Amino acid sequence: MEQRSYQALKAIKKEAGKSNSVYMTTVRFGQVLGFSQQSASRLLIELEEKGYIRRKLENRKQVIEITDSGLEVLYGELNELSRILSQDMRVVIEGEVKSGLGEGRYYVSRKGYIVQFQEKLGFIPYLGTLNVKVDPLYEGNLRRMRSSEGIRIEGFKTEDRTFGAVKAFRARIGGEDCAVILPERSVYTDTIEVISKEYLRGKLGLKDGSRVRVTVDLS
Amino acid sequence: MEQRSYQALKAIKKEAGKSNSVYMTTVRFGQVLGFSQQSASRLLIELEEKGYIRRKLENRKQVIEITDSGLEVLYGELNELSRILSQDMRVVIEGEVKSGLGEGRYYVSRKGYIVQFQEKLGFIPYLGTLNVKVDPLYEGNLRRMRSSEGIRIEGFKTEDRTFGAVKAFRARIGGEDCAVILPERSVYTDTIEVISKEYLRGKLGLKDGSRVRVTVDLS
DNA sequence: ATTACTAAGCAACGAGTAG
DNA sequence: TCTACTCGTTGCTTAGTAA
Repeated sequence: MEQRSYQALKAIKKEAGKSNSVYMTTVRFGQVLGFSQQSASRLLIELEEKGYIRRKLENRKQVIEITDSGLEVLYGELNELSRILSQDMRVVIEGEVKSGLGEGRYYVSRKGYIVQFQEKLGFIPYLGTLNVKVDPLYEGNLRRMRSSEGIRIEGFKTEDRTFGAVKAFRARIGGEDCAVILPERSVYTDTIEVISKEYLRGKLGLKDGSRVRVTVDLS
Repeated sequence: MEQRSYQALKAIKKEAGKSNSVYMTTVRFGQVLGFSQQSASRLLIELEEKGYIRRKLENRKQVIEITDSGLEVLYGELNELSRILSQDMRVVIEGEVKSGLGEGRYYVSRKGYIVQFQEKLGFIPYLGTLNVKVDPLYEGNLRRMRSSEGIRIEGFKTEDRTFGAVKAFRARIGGEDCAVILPERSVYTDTIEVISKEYLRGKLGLKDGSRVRVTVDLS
């Protein structure tokens, strides 16, 4: 990540707190970063062009909002620094089991994915996914996941269509080994898909609305 | 923390891994940072002047070693970023109980400290400290503590001498509330001092060599 | 080979100011 | 007030080169 953006985003997030958006003048932004108003203004324009922030200019005042992709920069840095400093790279995510529309089953049944699951994760998954709607409290940890590389599962083509690359993370749920699957290119939903050798709903006695805790390994 | 040093130290630590020192030419250092050999050289000189690294120039080659104060920059950034991103600011430290030389008892008995413990931590400590020699595995977490602000306990003067400022962290040990005390200015020993309302050795049945786990709150 | 000095080029910064 | 443009200046970066 290039450095200027990281510093600027960090300062904005610091001011914004949990909400991800904050009213801030260019003068104040400059003060926070130790820059002049002019440089602060230029920097904000750059951040906006890069898609890291959005601004609403309301009667000449501005509300700065960090975008998902801006947050990805911050969580990415956190991941990198944590790894360099040998911190624990496990992250807990809690949420509620919910029903998907069967696409999960469709995707994990594709042979192109299955062979890679076997090869890279060491198991052939039960042909279906457990959908977990992540509790808002764990949003940050979900973002850490999305900002991580994970284990790359290559995309492939069939006669009909192409299947995109996804990334997998080794994880544990209710004492069972599993993996969490995300699209390679970040999609900012609050739902994750868990695969496992076992039929998790059966094995763990889960039904829609059950609360689960998934411990994900980012390393 | 100023930015150039942070980036550079991060790159060095990444190369060095757990050992904190690495053989690296200025050309390679430049490549890693996306700079020329010349800039890399200048940067290393700056880092050395600031005391963040040490270099041994052996027959024109150099081994770069990150100093404690260099690591403090990195762990400080980790703390700051973690706080901004609302990460869990608790850190676990394990180690062995060992005997001090009684200085702990002497210090915590000073009235100037005691009134502040009561005021800022909410308890008057048992007049002695539990010394814990931190397991090397938890060195990183100890560094995170030292790089944190903590709860400031002001220094003071008596007729005889001056007592320096220290910082305290709320913590838990064996189900008991406690606090970990560090000198305000970092001293890089592997031993921490735990204070508590209770006589911990008695209450938890500890003796020299007992393994303990302390959960420290950095926030 | 290596590090690091010097000089020149260039990007980033802030003062002034318009809208 | 506010943001953001222009432009002169500062200071960082690199090429060249010494040791």
